[in-house]
Amino acid sequence: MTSTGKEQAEAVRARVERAALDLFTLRGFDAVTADEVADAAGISRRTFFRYHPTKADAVWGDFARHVARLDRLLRDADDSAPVLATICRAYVDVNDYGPEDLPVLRQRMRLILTEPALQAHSQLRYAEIDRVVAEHVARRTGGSPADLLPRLVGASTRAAAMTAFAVWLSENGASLRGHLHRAFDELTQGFPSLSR
Amino acid sequence: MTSTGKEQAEAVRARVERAALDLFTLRGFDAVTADEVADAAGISRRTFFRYHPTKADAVWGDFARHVARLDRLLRDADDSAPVLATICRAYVDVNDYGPEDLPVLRQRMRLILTEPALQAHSQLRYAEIDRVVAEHVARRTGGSPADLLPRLVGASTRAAAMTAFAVWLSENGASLRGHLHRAFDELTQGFPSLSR
DNA sequence: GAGGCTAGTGGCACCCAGTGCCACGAACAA
DNA sequence: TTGTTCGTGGCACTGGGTGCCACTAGCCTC
Repeated sequence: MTSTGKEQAEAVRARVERAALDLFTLRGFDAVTADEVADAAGISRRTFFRYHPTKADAVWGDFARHVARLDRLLRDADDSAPVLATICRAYVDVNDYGPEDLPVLRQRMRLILTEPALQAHSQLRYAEIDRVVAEHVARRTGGSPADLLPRLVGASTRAAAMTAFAVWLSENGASLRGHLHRAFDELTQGFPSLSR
Repeated sequence: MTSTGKEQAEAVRARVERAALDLFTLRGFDAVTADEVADAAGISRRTFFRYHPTKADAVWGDFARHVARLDRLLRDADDSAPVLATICRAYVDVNDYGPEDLPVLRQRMRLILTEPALQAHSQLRYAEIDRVVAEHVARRTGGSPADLLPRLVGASTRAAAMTAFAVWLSENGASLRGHLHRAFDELTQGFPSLSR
């Protein structure tokens, strides 16, 4: 046998995501219809929407697994380190891509950060991240994830991470880790560069 | 004459927004069609989309003016105060509603923060705020709005403000200003409550 | 090997958001 | 009175997303 059903499905999923990324990059997210992505991936429009509940989701890939990894990293982290250092480290680890994956990552993030429809959709993803981080903070501080502090840390660290991504995208030089650390350092130290 | 065209248009706009807020609150954003909002406001579906480019926009009201006010406040602010204090004050001033406006504000923010479609749409609005704040930071620090620091300050202060809103919504007690100040204090001082 | 069960797929029809086009009517100007 | 302009509504169309059903490939059981 050359392929089981599961392997088949994974191959199809990969084809869909590549087709989506390439077509959206080439012609813009809104100008490409779901039909065209499906055709390019060799499946029907109906099946396309079975793989991805939304056109936008085709860009994000297996994002749920990234969130799960972030969650795992935070749960397994050493509690002796400062909370923000733990979160920073988790963000860096989750986004530790090999050089061969960087082009796809750039392509994906460029779309997410520049296409309005994807920018909007991203908020729903960010909310999942924020929740995971807020829960970690609540565990560490003994409060509720619904309190101000956990929520604030979740939202602002995510803002820092996304800012690092955006700057990494626009500059063709420094590493993503470097930007992440710079952003988290500013946040952790109360923005010393603002020269208060 | 009882009303000029402009006054007429403002009255229609107000009716549309009230109808939208009430229907969305009552039955959920997705379950209400644009036709129904239009009918409730006494206009046609086609005209509804002339007043608001998107169903989601009907919830936001005159948001552009809020952004413009924030921009004005930041431009007119005293440069001797710390940057973050200036931004905090601007946020507080922009959101300084009278007691009679609080119910509508709650209704609006509850929708925006809980309905997924509106949550997604909100990112596009946040981007405008982030830009204005980042430009202010760039002016104060002499850098470019595209640099890491201005972007980071824009994104994280907005995160702080929205977190304050969310907590204010879920708790029926403290004032919005109070939550805003608590959030900005944490952010400004490097999250002292995390007891590093 | 025949018959049944299951899961993935595609086609079809439908709902709804959003848009371009045009026709109509009211207000206003000449 | 005759244009002209502008706001409105109707109509048709595109495209995202969904429910339903039929088909088929595998696979299990006898």
